[in-house]
Amino acid sequence: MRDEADLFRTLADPIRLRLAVLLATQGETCVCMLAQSLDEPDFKISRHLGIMRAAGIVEARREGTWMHYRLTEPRNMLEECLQQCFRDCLAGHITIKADLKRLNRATCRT
Amino acid sequence: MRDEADLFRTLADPIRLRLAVLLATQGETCVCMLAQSLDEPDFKISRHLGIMRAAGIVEARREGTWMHYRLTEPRNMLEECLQQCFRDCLAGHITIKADLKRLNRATCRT
DNA sequence: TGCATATCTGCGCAGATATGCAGATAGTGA
DNA sequence: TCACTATCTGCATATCTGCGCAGATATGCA
Repeated sequence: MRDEADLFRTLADPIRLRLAVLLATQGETCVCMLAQSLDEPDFKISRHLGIMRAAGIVEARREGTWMHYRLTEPRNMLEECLQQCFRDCLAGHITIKADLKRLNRATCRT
Repeated sequence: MRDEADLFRTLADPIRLRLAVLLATQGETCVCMLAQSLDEPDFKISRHLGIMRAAGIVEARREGTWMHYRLTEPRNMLEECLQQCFRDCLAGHITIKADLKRLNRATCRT
């Protein structure tokens, strides 16, 4: 039950929860877009993504200097249930709506 | 999103998660039965139940010297989804099975 | 009133966690 | 090689968390 509690702990932070919901609804996204979306400094986003990655709920793909993050495939029923939760219960949250609005305006300076 | 993260934080502890799943599957149960079920000292169980109560996910009913705890009615889709998660994804967990076995043997010294 | 039982709480400690800053690292292109 | 950008990390600090212990509180009963 330690693992299951750790999974909840990984989601027990507003930044990480917002990141999880954004990735669940938008799919793969790069760090600088996520940072603009949440209106937080990118080192902060990067660190939280690192925590989520260590917990195995996101994975990363490098493309040049950019790192693209996405949710991993659920490894069990609990993870599957929680990902569905992100989409069904949290995607409509006012904070997420604002995040998505900023995300749509965001640009990767290429 | 702070509230939602706090809800996850309340569940981010093995003791509290086990209590939540037990209450979801067994319904209202008193502190001393829960303490025997989890094989933990009752002041510890009591404190964790207090945290869950403050978070609004359980409520209590006094009957003599006994306090009976139960899950509250879900207040939103997220809580409803998580309670379903307890029943569908976590009730069969090996730790919970052992907890239930102890619970069935447990007795309130009346 | 006095005692027993069930439950809760204040306290201090040890360890975990989030944050900002500054600097490190990795990849791109001239 | 050098400058530039995106991303990550080490460090110091402040805050939070869970724990056990001892003692408090609440209720029932003689």
